[in-house]
Amino acid sequence: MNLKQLSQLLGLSQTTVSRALNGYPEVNAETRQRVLNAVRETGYRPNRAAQRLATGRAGSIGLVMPTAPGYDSDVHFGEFLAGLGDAAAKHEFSLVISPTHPDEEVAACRKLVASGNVDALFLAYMRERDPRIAMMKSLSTPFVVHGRSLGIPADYPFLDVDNTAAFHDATRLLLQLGHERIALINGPQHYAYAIRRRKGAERALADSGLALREECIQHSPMTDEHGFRAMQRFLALEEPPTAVLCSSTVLALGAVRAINMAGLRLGADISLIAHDDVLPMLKPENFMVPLTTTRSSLRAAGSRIAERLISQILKLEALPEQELWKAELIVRASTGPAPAGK
Amino acid sequence: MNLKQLSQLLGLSQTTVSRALNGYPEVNAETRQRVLNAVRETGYRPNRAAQRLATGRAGSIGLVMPTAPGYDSDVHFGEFLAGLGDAAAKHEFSLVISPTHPDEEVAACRKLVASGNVDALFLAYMRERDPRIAMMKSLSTPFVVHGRSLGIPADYPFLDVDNTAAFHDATRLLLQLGHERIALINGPQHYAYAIRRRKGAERALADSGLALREECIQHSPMTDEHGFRAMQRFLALEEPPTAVLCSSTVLALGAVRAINMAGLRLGADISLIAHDDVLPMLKPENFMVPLTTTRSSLRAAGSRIAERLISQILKLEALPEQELWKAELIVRASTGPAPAGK
DNA sequence: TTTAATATTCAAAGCGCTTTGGGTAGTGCA
DNA sequence: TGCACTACCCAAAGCGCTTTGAATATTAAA
Repeated sequence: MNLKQLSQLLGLSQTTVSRALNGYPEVNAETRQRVLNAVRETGYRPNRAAQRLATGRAGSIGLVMPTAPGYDSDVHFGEFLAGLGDAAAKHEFSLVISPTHPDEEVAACRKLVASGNVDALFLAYMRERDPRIAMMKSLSTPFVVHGRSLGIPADYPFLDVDNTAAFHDATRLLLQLGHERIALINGPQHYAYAIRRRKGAERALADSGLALREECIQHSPMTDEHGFRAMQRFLALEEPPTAVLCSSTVLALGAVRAINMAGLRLGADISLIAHDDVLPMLKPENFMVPLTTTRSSLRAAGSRIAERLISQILKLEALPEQELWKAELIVRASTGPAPAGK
Repeated sequence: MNLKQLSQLLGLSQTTVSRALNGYPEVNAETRQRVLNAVRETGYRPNRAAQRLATGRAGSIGLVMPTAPGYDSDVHFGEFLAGLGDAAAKHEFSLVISPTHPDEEVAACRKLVASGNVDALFLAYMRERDPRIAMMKSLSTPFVVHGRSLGIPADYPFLDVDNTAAFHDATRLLLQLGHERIALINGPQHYAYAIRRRKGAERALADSGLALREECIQHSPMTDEHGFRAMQRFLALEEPPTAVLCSSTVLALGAVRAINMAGLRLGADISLIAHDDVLPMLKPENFMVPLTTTRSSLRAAGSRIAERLISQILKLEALPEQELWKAELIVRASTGPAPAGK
């Protein structure tokens, strides 16, 4: 069933039917009702491809999903997606995901835009001097970056969490508790958020005349296993840290395990602060020793970005171009005074 | 830059250029090369909406993502998506995700198909007598179900893990070890896989003249927290179980925590077997006490389903309509003989 | 009763691509 | 030389929708 058939059925022109369906004012109320009824009865659905071709709009927002066989999927991706999805669903947008090898993201973005399949693009997993930004600016498709790049001017639309501040504050708390040997279990080194978190910690330490020792830093994908290994490595050091920062509760999971296994008491012998993306699967308050965290909901961020993108596509109210969210520092039991004599 | 402009630039007809690009044989090799060069120089990309309209093909496979504000996202979804993505990327397909309220999946599927946005549909989160199956069978769009429904004939394309057998085998192992009081921490009650897993366990118990006690069953979303709570509840019973089955390593995570907290030794005082979806984030072999599991990769399943869908769309080789994968039972340290005197 | 608005409706022109149904040369063979 | 092929290329017809520019019917104002 297509427009033509439907309009013939009704004895109306395609124009009128189309207008009736799309809410244009110049249609008699009674006629519109007739059309609507016919739609219900016939189950007619406009063909989106044709709609797109005619309007130039796709009704969907695109994102590139870095993936490849052997490349670990990222838990955080799903959570973020849920946020995008919530907002998209509200406006009847769909998400077009282009699964792509992590090394070919730039090309994949360009392709996705050129395909005409999407009205806007969402960019994530930002790196230092990320080439995707210049590329997107040269096109006219709206986009919002989740996070911020580094080393290039921040003159593009983004939504980021103030990672530097979050880790600065967390580190300062540890310092105030008397910790001096602090370690960091971070995400992969090439991501901007990881760099910023590290900087935040380093700055807080520097403010107290201390430094983040090279051997007390771990950069790796955010899985339980990497958290565990990193913590084990730290604990084996000649001068092991008395406190550790984790870039994710998933990393913290492994770290806590290593701590337990070493017979140390979390919050007493060693303190831990994790960044909490609010993964429903893993809540910091439910750890055996509840975790002190810097919290910022990934899902909320996804949702907000989708809102911004859609409001731009549909030319609704103007939303801020750039947003920097503060993470909340929530103190629970995993942090305590530095053990004496260390 | 569109086909028309490109063909004018080359002094060729749109037909020829189109054919050159799509690999049709009736084009002079030299001409084709000229076209290809021009494409490279101009950066021309065919408009997908137009392609779709003309071919009737969308170049993408669709899925409905159940989501709503306040509705927890599911870790397993992301992992599955990665699998779909791997295969999709290989054939230059994209994924169209329609985020939908969990109660409106049927309507969302119908809409997604009718939109012409997708060439095939992937169905998951199967329930008992799932209405989506009849609906999809009435349409002519290819689809593959991940899992199987229950209570209706299995006469549709699916890929499922033999959940009944997996939990049957796991339970039998526990019985062989002398356990008689066995508990089950399962996924939400309305999902077919959860029902099958329960049945598997019940059957194995019945074979030994035992039963799964009602108070030893927990149905809930698969998060750490639910695993923890369930285990705590079990341990508080008058006659607590000596072994527990978990439907996910995420649930096991919480369960193990409760076990530790109760001062019990996993694999000695209490045994645990979890179903392992091979989430990179959380590996059973890395638990403090490595977990005995029934293993079946979610990602591999996703990938395989995408392959099947695509081969059907593109009319490549015929792949099996129905597949039932066996889960491997992998014994690690979390299972041991039932404690004496219990 | 006219005339000017206003309210409805329509025919037709695209949107950019694929594909059908011819054409036109050039080649080999009788 | 004539004929059947083959190789290559083209014009034009859609795909199903939106939107422009007009036409027609209705109503209000003069």
